[in-house]
Amino acid sequence: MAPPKVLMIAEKPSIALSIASTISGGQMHSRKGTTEVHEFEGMFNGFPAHFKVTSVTGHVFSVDFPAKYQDWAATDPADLFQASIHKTEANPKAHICRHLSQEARGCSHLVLWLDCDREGENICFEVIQCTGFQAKDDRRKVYRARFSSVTEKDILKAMNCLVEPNEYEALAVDARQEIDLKVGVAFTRFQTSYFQGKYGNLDSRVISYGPCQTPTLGFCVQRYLQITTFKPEKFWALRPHVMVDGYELQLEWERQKLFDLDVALMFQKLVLQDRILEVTDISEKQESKGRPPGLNTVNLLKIASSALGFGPQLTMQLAERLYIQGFISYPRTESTAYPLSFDFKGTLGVLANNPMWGDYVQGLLSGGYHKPQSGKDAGDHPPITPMRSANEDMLERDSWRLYQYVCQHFLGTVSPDCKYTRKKVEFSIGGEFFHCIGLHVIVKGFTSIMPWLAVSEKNLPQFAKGDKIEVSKVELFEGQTVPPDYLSESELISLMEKNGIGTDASISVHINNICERNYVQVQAGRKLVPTALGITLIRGYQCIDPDLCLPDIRGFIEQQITLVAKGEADHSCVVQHVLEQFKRKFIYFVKQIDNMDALFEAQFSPLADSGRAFSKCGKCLRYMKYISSQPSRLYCGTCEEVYYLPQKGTIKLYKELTCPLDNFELLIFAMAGPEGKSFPLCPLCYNNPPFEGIDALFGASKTGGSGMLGKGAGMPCFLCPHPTCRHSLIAQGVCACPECNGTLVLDPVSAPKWRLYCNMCNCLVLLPQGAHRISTTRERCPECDSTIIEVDFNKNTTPLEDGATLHVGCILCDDLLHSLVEVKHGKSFFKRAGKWARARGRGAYRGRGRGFGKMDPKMSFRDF
DNA sequence: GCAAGGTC
Repeated sequence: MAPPKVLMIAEKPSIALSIASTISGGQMHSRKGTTEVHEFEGMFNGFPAHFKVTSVTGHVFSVDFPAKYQDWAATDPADLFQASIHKTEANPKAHICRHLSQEARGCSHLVLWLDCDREGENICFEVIQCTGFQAKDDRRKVYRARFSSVTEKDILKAMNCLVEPNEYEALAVDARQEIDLKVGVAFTRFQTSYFQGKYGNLDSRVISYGPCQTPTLGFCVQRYLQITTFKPEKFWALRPHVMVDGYELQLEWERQKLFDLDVALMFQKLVLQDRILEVTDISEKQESKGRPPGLNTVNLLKIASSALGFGPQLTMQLAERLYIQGFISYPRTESTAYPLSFDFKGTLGVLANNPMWGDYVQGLLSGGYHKPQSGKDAGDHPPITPMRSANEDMLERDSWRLYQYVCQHFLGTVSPDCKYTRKKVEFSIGGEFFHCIGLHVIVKGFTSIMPWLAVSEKNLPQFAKGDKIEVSKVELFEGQTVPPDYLSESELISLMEKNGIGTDASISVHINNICERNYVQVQAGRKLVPTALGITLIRGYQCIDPDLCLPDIRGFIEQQITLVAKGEADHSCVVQHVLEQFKRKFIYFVKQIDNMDALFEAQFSPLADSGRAFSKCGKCLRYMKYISSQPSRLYCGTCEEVYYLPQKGTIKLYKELTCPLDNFELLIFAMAGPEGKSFPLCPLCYNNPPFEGIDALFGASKTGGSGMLGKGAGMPCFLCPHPTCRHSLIAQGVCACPECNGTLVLDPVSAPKWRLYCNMCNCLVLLPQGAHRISTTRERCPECDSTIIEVDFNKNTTPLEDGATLHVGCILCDDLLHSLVEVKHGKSFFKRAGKWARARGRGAYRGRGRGFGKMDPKMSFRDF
């Protein structure tokens, strides 16, 4: 009988590999799959077994609302709190679920090696669901491996005491997901719709709210408000100077500073009257500056931002790459404590021959390296350390700088502490006390590898107790208190960590979010300066319901779901309770939105006052205004109508042409990029397609259940089946796209680089270049039914005989034209002529059955 | 177009 099969699943491929190598002792076969699968024979529960180890890539599923709630216009955000939710595959293209189900076939044991935190516990149950195992089934058993690090010792220990997955912890994550989704989406949709419909110069596509991102923004705005409300105060400080051994030394006052000039002047007078300083005491003590604990993600992000000038997003990208390339260990960890079994000697050995630190490492290896500080053990991954030696030439500049820091930090953790003496000399004069401090480094320790942390030497002249010295001058320093600076990114990361906002893996995402949403801007020195929008939002929450932007809001959610994780409260009761509270807050927020709106009114301009007169409305024949801030749109002040435009491109008037259906002036939209297609559109038709049966609108990734248009999606003229308009698909369509079901249409403003583009995909066909004019005719090719085009060649470059310039023909069947066209994008256009021919029969829209449907399958680019 | 959490 074949041995039983054991399937083991890790959270990511690298851990699957470590586990498989450890348990198999390196004797395994690995094969590619959605994620790699490692197979080997071994012993399981005392019996021989066949092992398969593979992994997921984080969460398999994520939660969302069903289709009927996807339509913003048709859903009242308040209803989202009671809406059903469903889990969908987090990354449908990866087919992780299918992979797991396939690998599980024929396996009688499932061992879950997901990371040992709540999220990992939740993924356990996602995996169980995909594999078809049951959490409690005696014949096909499910086990949970609990490991505190990915080391041989811990893996083997976990393997020997397998437990059950913890459903409470998994349910706590389910609860968080549902609460975050419902609260975030409800507030986001409401405030986006409310403010975007009202103000023209709001430069944000979406005005989002979230229990992590909003408090994050709150920190930045709080600092901003401290700065703007700061009232500087003058202060004065006495600074006596003495000349000793030819050096001038400035002394510090015990009172530091005074905010009353008269009192300060009085003290100055007393000191000046005395003139003689007496040394009252000299003390010296040894102090030390401790070596750092191991490097975790948050500290890496902070240092990278403050010392290297890298944003968290960039830092994580660089770290991820260094990790994939094997230069550093896994970069997402909370732990600053090294596991007991950590191989310091091995890691030092990695750097022993490094040209940059080799000598230092040799010193540590021979002189005895130090055991690092204890630090925090979060039970996830060891601190970030170098794994492979690199030099400057092997890495890109930024990667190298980050790698360099990881190495220096690691070496710092196993170096001696820095030791120095602090000498304090105290003086009295006129009844006032002053002092000076000297510093002398005895052991540089870790600061020699992390020189920016070095203690700077401060030498003092020789003094003896009882010395009497004449003051050379008594300065009355006048200063002013200054406001704090804008919040630095590094400070923000500390605040987030302290308040439990986000996790090591998501902190960078939240910071990036508030930048992308245009709530804050990163300025020189990575200072975060809130924008008018960011400030107005936070001030709005502060006056309606300050809880909404305080960090405690995350704490509240965390505390509630922790009850679920501990099994002290029922999952659905907690979710219901928390959602009820938030719904109450939501209803109140909606009711009080006028208060926030008053702040917006002071800051932004109403739609009617925004934008510039642009093109004529077909209904009232007055000019509509173009609002360029995202989402770009036209606003007719008379009709009070908004017409969304395609996004991410430029818009111009199209001569003074109008739409024959509704008299709106036509516009030309050019997509961004040198090869972006340009096309005409009518603002009204674009937003309200006049014809049925157009199933794929331009720019519509998701149109939602009700078929309502998303902002910016619609019907340009190249999708319009109008039978006689010069700009419609019928008039401008030339032939079927070789790549998809679409139709190639003439780009009307592409002169002199004339071209056709597909109205569905990004296929591009270059027409004879440099022609004066190329236009479609009403004629069809008798052979292939393509639209006959008319080309007016330039008289200097015409390929026609006798200098003739006008040529009429089919781009597929006319030899001359055919030789002058070229496919720019898409797969081979010519060799797959059969596909071209087939595609022509299935145009997205076939005008009146005229041509696009009846096609001789033999017709093709014959001569190619 | 929306949250936050994994990871790629």
